[in-house]
Amino acid sequence: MTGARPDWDARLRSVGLRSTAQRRAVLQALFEARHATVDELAAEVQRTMPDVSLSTIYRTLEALDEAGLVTHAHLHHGSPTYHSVDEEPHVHLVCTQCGFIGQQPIAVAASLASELRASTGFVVDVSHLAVHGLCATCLETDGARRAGSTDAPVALSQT
Amino acid sequence: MTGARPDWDARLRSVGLRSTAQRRAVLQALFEARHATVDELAAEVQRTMPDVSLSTIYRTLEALDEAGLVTHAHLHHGSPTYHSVDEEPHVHLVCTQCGFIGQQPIAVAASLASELRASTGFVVDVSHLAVHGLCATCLETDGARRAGSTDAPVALSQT
DNA sequence: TTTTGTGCAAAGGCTTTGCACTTTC
DNA sequence: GAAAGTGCAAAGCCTTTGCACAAAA
Repeated sequence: MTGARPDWDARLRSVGLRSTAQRRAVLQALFEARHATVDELAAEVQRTMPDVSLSTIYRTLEALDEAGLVTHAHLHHGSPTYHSVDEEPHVHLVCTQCGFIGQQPIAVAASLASELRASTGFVVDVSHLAVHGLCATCLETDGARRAGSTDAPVALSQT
Repeated sequence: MTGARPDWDARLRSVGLRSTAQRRAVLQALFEARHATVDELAAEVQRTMPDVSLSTIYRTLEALDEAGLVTHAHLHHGSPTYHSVDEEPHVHLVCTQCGFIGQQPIAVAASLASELRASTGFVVDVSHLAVHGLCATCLETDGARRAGSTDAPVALSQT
């Protein structure tokens, strides 16, 4: 679980932030979790540093985000989900039924991006992209429950 | 501004909801606004019906959403943006810099949807899709400020 | 008349903020 | 030693909930 660990210390300094134990812990926790919400990160960090306050987590993530050391996307209703920039940039898949979160290389959004770029001049921030829908598992369940039709469910569902 | 007005009364009944002045007002306001957040809708509705409470707006939107008379997408941090289902289903473009919200026919996401479907079995809810990035205007401003390079900015920005 | 919806006000949950103290540089 | 960061607790926001009253069917 504790694989290769980037040099957070250097990273922090390189963007002009001070290297503190709390910040390194947040970066490391996020690195391991790949993506996590504020409370998930708080729980993880506090496992080893119980005294880190929630407000520090919030302020840290804000600072790291602004500095470009982490990113976030809005996968759920209330709170943003952060992820390490060390990961391959990716698109998020969010199952609206079971909450499953998947990832896909940004290549899947390449045509979307280029099309939008061409037609409207809009430049997509692909790594921020959250795609909602139904995962294969939920789809299967639904399909089985809903009809006798062999397998393929209807595409482009609408919530 | 008050163009053709769908028969909200009938719509509400058809989904088993009672037709109240408040609900019709919310539907009408959303129909005119095309998309709006809770507070925007509240403001609009209260312009003509000052006594409608915020909690009614919340409960109404929840009921309408569940009934399929409105939809929502998460375009901003905190709150969902609702939109009328009378509109053509569309993808939302959200400029992370100026807040501009644009729309595009869901066709632009067709290849994304089919690709995801094929590779992972995930079925995208296209009308729920929020694409973040930079609009042409902000891009131009940035580009001009940032460099002397002729025009085209780099694609796939990362916040 | 019964059932559903609304208003008001209070309760809740998550996030932000102020301030004194601690740590980094 | 100065500047930046942290902890704690209080303040703020937005959203939900309980309950009595009003409106719809």
